Amino acid sequence: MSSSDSNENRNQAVELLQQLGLKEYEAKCFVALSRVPEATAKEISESSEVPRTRVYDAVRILEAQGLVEVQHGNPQLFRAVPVEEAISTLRDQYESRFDTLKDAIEDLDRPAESDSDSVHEVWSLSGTTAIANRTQQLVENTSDELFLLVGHESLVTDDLMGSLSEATDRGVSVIVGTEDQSVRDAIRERVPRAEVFVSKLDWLNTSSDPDDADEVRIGRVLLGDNSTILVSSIDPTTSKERAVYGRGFSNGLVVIVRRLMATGLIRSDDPAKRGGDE
Amino acid sequence: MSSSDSNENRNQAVELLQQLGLKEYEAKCFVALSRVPEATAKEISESSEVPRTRVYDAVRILEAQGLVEVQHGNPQLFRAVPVEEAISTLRDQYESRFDTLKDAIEDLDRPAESDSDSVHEVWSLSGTTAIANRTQQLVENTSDELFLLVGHESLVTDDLMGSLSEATDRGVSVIVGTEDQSVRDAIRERVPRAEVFVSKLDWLNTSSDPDDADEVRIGRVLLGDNSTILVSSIDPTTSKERAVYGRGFSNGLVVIVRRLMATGLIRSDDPAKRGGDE
DNA sequence: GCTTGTGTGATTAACTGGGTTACAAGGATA
DNA sequence: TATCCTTGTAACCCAGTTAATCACACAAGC
Repeated sequence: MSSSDSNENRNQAVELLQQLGLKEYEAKCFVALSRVPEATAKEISESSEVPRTRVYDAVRILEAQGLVEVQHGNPQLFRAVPVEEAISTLRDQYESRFDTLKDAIEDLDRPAESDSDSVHEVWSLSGTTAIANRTQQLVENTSDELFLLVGHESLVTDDLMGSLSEATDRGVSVIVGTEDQSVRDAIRERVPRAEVFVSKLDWLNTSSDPDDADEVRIGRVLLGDNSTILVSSIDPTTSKERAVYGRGFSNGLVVIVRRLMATGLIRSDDPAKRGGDE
Repeated sequence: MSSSDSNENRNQAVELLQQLGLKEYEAKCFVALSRVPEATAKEISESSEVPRTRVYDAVRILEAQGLVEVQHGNPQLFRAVPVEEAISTLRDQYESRFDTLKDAIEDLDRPAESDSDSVHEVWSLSGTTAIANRTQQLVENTSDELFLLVGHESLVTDDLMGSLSEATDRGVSVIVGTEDQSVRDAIRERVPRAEVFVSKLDWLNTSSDPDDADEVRIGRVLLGDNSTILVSSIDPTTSKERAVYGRGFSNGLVVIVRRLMATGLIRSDDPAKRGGDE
């Protein structure tokens, strides 16, 4: 069929619109309208699988949200607002929500950050964006020495390199290891004062349990000021990223990684796979 | 009670989070967690009105979204991600949705904008943000002459003045009328090359039908290049803004407004209140 | 009159999400 | 060891929402 690849986009658009708060019918109607200059309820129904009698409700809501225009008459004509306008209308809505939400949460009784060294606390969090944000945060809070190991190129975002660069600017000694040649080059260019080296990471993946050994791949390892650690892995089936995170000089996880580094295990290229221990 | 004003914020935060796609339980749990450094399921339940047995589900989802961290153990400890991180995680999600949505819609079969003068077509749309966006759009597309009448100060946003300023920069003669002194001053400063005058707008409200005469108040009137018109009104009960919009030199609505302006009805300050004044 | 197409409203079915209960596992205490 | 309490998982029910269908009023054209 002619619109075969367009079909892909249609479904994607419908789904995204639903995630943005529209109902199924509303989303379908809007997408249908976005494909033609204008249409009647009947036409919308035919090209959108939405029952005709329900097109009116859906479109009315869309109109109230500022996503379609109506020409009253018989029959009524409907028209989708241009993409840029639609997006920017939606974006405005959400931006204002973000702003007031931030204020509202900040005005709550404060967490008062239990700051002490948090001896053996290890926290876990998931989701690449969340982990990326936390990484960012940690880099920004490093004052002295930063060690970073990245297992996959896609995790080295522009923002991250920006923060790394800022870190070196304020005198932090930044050391980055990765397997990927292009990433190393990119970092050398964006963060010239960082020390970059090659790392294979295999030793991490095949260390403890041979069964699910190559099931998960390492995402990132970050050690800041010898006292804050973040290690993330990526589940290859779901490609979901999960991370553990600990802080405090005497934190168990921190101690282990510091030890590993001190013995040169991490930085050396082929670290003799120090066998069944862990 | 001590947290009386904090209560306000709590509810607001919960509502906003729900609007951002979280379920009630999830929102409440997150807010509860945001008020303390960390908490167990039991504690969350007590301070959030969420049944304890359901805290786990909610928190698990929050964790998957990167909004809370978990410390595994017995009992499990939960902790909300810092505000900045949370907001920025959410914002990232939505931004990426907006982007892909835009692409998806743009890749659909195009509207092909029925461009001709569209003789008597009049379209209506609603919602202040949508109308503001459309206004913006129209100002940007004006090449020659722009006439703008605003009935309420809040409608003159910073963005709008920016576009007006750009318009004058590219040689468009901009004429703005409003009743509000401060708005006139603001515009004179931000858009020095615009012509600003006083307008009462009463004549519009009380013109045709004496019954619902003072029911609605005029929002804005915009005439671009003598061929594009937008008129909006604000329902005082719902304070919802609705607009009609027409284009084409010979469009009925356009012709009327042009005529009105030619006879000086709009620009004169005290226009002899044609009809049953009030 | 009849027919066709448009718009409104009511009605039913399916689903989602809130609220509750049951219960297994693991410590702590006696 | 037996018992009690807490924690965590899972299943369930109920209600409100939303998808889907149906009935009908109205207007225009034949």
